[in-house]
Amino acid sequence: MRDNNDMPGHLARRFQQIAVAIFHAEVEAAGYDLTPVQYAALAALQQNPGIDQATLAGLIAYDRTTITGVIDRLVQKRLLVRMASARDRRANVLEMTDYGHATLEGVVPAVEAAQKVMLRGLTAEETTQFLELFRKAISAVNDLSRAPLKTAARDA
Amino acid sequence: MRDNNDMPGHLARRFQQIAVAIFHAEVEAAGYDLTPVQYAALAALQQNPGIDQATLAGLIAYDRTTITGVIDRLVQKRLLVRMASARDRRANVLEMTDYGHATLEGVVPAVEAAQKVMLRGLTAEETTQFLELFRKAISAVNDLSRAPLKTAARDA
DNA sequence: TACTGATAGTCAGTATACTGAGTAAATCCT
DNA sequence: AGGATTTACTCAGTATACTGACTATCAGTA
Repeated sequence: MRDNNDMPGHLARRFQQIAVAIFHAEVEAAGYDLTPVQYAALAALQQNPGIDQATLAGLIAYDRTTITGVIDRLVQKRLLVRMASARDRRANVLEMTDYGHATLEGVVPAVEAAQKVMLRGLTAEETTQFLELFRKAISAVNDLSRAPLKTAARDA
Repeated sequence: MRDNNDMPGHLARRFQQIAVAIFHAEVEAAGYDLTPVQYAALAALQQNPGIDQATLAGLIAYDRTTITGVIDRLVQKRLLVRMASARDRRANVLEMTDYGHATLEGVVPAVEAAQKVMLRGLTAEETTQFLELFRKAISAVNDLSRAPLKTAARDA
């Protein structure tokens, strides 16, 4: 029987688990209360203002049922607001608040620090290799999950 | 601002998410109902019979509160049983049932297939490299989560 | 032996992620 | 135009993972 340490699935789970812990520690130390998932949503929204929930979900590969809860909590923290779309009455357009922009800007150093910590075991060269292999492995299986990554469709 | 695809935390989350989906698909196709987490627990238990919950948790780096629920479900599926420890009245010794052994044996091919699928984007050489970098990165930060990996302490 | 601290397990609460189902609205297509 | 299909979102239910708190028990020590 193969050892757990030869199982990419197990290693991925373990690395992700530690990465989340590191993220929490750094962000909390910086005085913020934001999860990795909430941060990614906020960052994607800042780079793509005015998108709806489904588009945001596609940009960061979240399931549509997951994004609902994430947005609920971001709205509750007053980091963004849901607005009815003028073009599509099914859709919720998301807009960051000033507080949301300020929070995102303020938390960036902690997020950068967290990314450094989680790769502290690797040299710069290894880090480059690791991220490259990650991207390559992921792109080959992207369509196998319920929440595939999608590029932002330019507005029609 | 850095792109999500340069963030190891984000890539880890994404890869793990897809890995779980692949695992589910392969295992279900083989006629079994077992999550990745449940499989890892069962496999670790088979290689280390008669251990208690805390030891099992350490072997696969699960939190002690997480392992409780996982074991609950494995017990409910009659794959293993909880027994009072003779040496330590706080501890629950875990024993796999015959059905548990049979299930584990039967599901192995599907698990192996899943590991192959999740790395289908990488060559054999890249796969070796990827796993090596994973292990190296993880071992440098193992102690930063609430559930660090522990080697099985030989019984006193 | 009593005191202290550590350990095993559980529980309540919160946050991802998923399945599957359902509603409402938009789009496609003839 | 009108019916079929697709899409956007939500909800209920389940399974990881965590924090923090609690009980019971064990182990070390004065």
